Order: sequence, then structure tokens, then C-alpha cells
Amino acid sequence: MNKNSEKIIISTYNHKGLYFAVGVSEQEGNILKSSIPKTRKKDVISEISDSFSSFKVSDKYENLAKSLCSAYHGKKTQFCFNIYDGTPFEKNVLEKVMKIPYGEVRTYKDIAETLGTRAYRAVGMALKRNPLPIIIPCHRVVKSDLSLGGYKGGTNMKKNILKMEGVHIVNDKIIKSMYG
DNA sequence: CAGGCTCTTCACA
DNA sequence: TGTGAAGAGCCTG
Repeated sequence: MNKNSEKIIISTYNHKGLYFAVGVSEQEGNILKSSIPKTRKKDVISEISDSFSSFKVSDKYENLAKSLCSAYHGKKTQFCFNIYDGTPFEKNVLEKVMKIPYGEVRTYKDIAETLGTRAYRAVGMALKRNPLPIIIPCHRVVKSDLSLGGYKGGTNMKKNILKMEGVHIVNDKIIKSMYG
């Protein structure tokens, strides 16, 4: 895995035993990477820092890490960010997923079709490598039978985030009215 | 449920 | 550069 050479600042936020972290470019203040919440601080920091050759930890962007926490808890939250890495295909996927409205859901198939391809599985791969989990709402992408599908942080976490956004889920399936 | 289809990416030669 | 395997999926029988 080749690393981004940009210098970043990592800030964390702790809420009820869960740590959140963001990696922000020192130069421009863009969010380049976010973490899946974890129970140990060093784990969220390494999830971020692993993608970069140079970093430092400070509380400068603690407010952003806090926003990440809010978003995780189903609060509508806006972020300013850019996507620092990835193939054109991956960027196209992330761009479509960014546009899924809060509290709604789309399928891997939908995303593939709007990109004019049948690479359903490749859409999943692209989301697996989403550098901005939660901020880019890959948890709003599910399987075409409206069962949940996979998630980097575990399907249980995917289910919980969706529930907190007000999506109705019964027997691990999205109920149709939530599917825009 | 099994098996084939579809495509992108990665590993390894 | 070239080939093969692996995937957060989909469809048909």
C-alpha cells in the first residue's frame, strides 16, 4: 500500500468509551481520512496514520472528531473534505454514495447502474476502501434484496448507524419505504 | 441452496 | 506486462 506523503494532523474524540479520529492535512485543513470508532485510542490513531508517511497527533481538530462522533450517532452532519486517493472508478463510486440523502438507502446495484456498469462487487470493494467511513455514508448502501450487506466495521455497526438515522430495519432487512 | 455471471483490483510471476 | 484469484453483489434454476 503506498502512502500519501502529505503531512497530517490527527485528532481524536472520546465518547462513552469509543474513540473517533480524523486525519486533516496540515496545509489546507482538508479531512483526508476518518476512522471507524474503536475502543482503544491507539487503534484509531493507527488506522489513520497507516495511510500516511508523516503525521502528528494534536487536539487541533478535536471538534471535527466530535462531529464524526455525532454523525456516527445518527445526527445530520456536514463535512468539508476531499478524496485524496483511489482509482477513477473508486472516486466515481464515492461521489455517488456521497449524494445518498440522510436516512435513505441505495443498493450496490443502483450505484453500479448509475455508473453504467454491472460491476456490483467492485462497488463493494470500492466502499471497503472508503477513506472517509461515516463521513461518506457507505453504511447507506445495501444489497438489492434490501438485506444489509457487508461493512468494514461489521454489519452490526452498519445496522446501528442506519437505525440511528431513522431507517426501519426488520429481521436485518430494510423496509421498502426507506429505499429512495 | 448452487452455480454462473459480472467487473475491478491485487498479488505474484 | 500478463495471468489468476478474490470480493461489503446479482440472477437464475
